[in-house]
Amino acid sequence: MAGTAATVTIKDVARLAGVSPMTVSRVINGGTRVSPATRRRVEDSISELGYVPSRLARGLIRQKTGTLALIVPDVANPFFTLVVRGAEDVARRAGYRIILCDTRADLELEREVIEEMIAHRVEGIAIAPVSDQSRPHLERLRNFGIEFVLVDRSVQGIDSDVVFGDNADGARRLVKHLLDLGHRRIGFIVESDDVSTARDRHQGYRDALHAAGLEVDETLIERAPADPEGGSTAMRRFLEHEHTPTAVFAVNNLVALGAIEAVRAAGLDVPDDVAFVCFDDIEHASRLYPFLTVMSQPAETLGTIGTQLLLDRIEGRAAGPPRIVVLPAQFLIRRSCGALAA
Amino acid sequence: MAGTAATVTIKDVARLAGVSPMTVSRVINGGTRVSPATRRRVEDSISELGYVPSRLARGLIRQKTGTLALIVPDVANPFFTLVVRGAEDVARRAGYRIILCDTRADLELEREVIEEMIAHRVEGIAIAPVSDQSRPHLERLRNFGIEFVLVDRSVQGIDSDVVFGDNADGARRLVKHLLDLGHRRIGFIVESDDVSTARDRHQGYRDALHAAGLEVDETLIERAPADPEGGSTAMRRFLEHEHTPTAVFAVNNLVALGAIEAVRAAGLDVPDDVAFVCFDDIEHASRLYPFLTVMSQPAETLGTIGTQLLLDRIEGRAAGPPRIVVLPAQFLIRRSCGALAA
DNA sequence: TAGGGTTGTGATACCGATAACACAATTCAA
DNA sequence: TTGAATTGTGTTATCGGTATCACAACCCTA
Repeated sequence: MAGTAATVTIKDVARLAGVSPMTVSRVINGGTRVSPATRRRVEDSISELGYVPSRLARGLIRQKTGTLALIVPDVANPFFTLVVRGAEDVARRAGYRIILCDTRADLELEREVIEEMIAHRVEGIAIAPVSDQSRPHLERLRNFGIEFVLVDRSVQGIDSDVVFGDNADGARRLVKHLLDLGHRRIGFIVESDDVSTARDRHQGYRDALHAAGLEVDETLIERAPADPEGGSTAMRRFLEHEHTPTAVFAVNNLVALGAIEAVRAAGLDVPDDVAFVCFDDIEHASRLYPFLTVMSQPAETLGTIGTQLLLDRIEGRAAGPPRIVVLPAQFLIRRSCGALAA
Repeated sequence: MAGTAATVTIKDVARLAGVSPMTVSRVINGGTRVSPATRRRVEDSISELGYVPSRLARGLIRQKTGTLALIVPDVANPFFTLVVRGAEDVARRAGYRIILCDTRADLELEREVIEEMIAHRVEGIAIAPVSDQSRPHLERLRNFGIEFVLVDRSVQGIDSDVVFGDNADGARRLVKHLLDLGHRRIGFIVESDDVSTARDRHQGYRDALHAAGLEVDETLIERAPADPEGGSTAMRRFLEHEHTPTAVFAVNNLVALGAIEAVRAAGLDVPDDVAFVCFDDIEHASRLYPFLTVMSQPAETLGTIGTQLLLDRIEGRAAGPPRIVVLPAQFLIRRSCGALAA
């Protein structure tokens, strides 16, 4: 445990123990035949020098780095935060480390971090892709022979393991709920259709209206970035509408937050003037103030299952066709939709 | 861009371009003299093969991996989530990748992940340590010559770069605020004193009471894990007290959430029956429902500054004595303390 | 007791890149 | 025009480990 300047290598251990580096390697990796006496001498030398084998060197010959990448559009989004936690946990238990990358929902940044992860020779990548336009990035991974699994979002034209929530069905249920409460002008704030979750929720929205025998009014669909500012901006446009919607389905919780702020800023009330439903719960906020009616997705489970699918591929437990896992969401009715008394 | 099974190496590129691997290396790394014609031929070969140099191999000879570690007690804690985002951003801009580790506030797990990071030969570690008992882990890093910076929490006996919030002062202000509102029985829910933030806030609590000429009533200090369950449990104990506190200072927001739940579960009201203040805002929750009176720390800035301090050391821009950065907190008065009308 | 098998260990090559040196070809100054 | 400096490129060794083969010492069986 002496404080050494230069890093201790396998040779230093070998020298101290009076054996060859190969023997030290055998002790480290266990299994192979080493005499008990030698083994103890080597182990003593290892702890005396505080030796830790380099994963770089080992990774180089074994062609395995023990590292995965997790790529998400926004680590601070409470939904992805849970995905991260789930992924980190499963990876660690399986003896892998996770390199975390935040693309800020930026395609170019996504391209860059994927190149970085290739350079790092990660063994696999769990990714919540920016959009369908992420396709070339994923094809690059495929060319490189790096396993990946899509988490939360699929990508058109990419056939791979994927785990996501049942977005279309969830959206249908949310909108049906609003319809059942008597709403007929239901606004929808959503990002671009080239994000699969947005596309599927959009489809669910239309399906629910059609099932109720209603036409879809395209002026009630606002496109905006999936963050509070986007929600706020979109809601303000709704409020300028001649027929303001009486209820709004926000594509996710952050959009809903921004939109609700805009409603309140206009001196109106939620849910009395405008009712709200959205996807994804906000873990801590709901604890303090269970207000938002949400379709709660099992975010942490998306992370754990995604990582498991990935590890199955990497470790050869799963060959063959892609596996698609769809997780049901949980419908939490609270005050924002107006179904409950205040 | 052909889809190759085995990974493309520098030799493949060299062969295709009709040069030696060394020349390819020179092209990749720029700077050194290579004839324009050769350079183009090599560049063409690189893109034709889709070659990406291995950071493993490069890291091995250069003794630099381009990787940092970020170790936090809980990634899903909204405070640390922001720290993560700040750190990730600074690291990426500086050309480094971040390996994220979650210790779940478990010392043994912390020891393990630190060993892992040593094995990975990360160039530096930004860590929010579990407690003062993390000291041996940090000494191990020091022996190994791996730079580290403490984020959010200091560790007794460890002299290193560190960035944290002004906990004692923040606590004083919070408690003084409650005192000014007329409260005299102010409960304090806090984790163990061997976490520096807890210790400092504890000190601030005592200071504020003394400054007001009050004795500290030890029965008003409850020790509990710093999470909602801990807060809830501690609050229930307070409620069984013969003299229930009229106000509570919770060591952080998660503790406050749990405690408030317990108050409400007992059929009491916040702030009318029990007023609340705590450290750390909850970004999204406060947007929807600005209820908690908090001492808001600049969490993302802790992440960015911490990472900058670390990079300064790694890249030799800072030698000499440890730098200690203390960031002021922002006092946000909202409803939970009872100072504002409902 | 000779031949084949086992056991414990070392020697050598190599993973994929680069540092350091070598050297032929070219350019330049005197 | 000739020796010195420069330029462009290759060779070799090396980073820190491990796969592979080699081999001496010992064991056993017939």
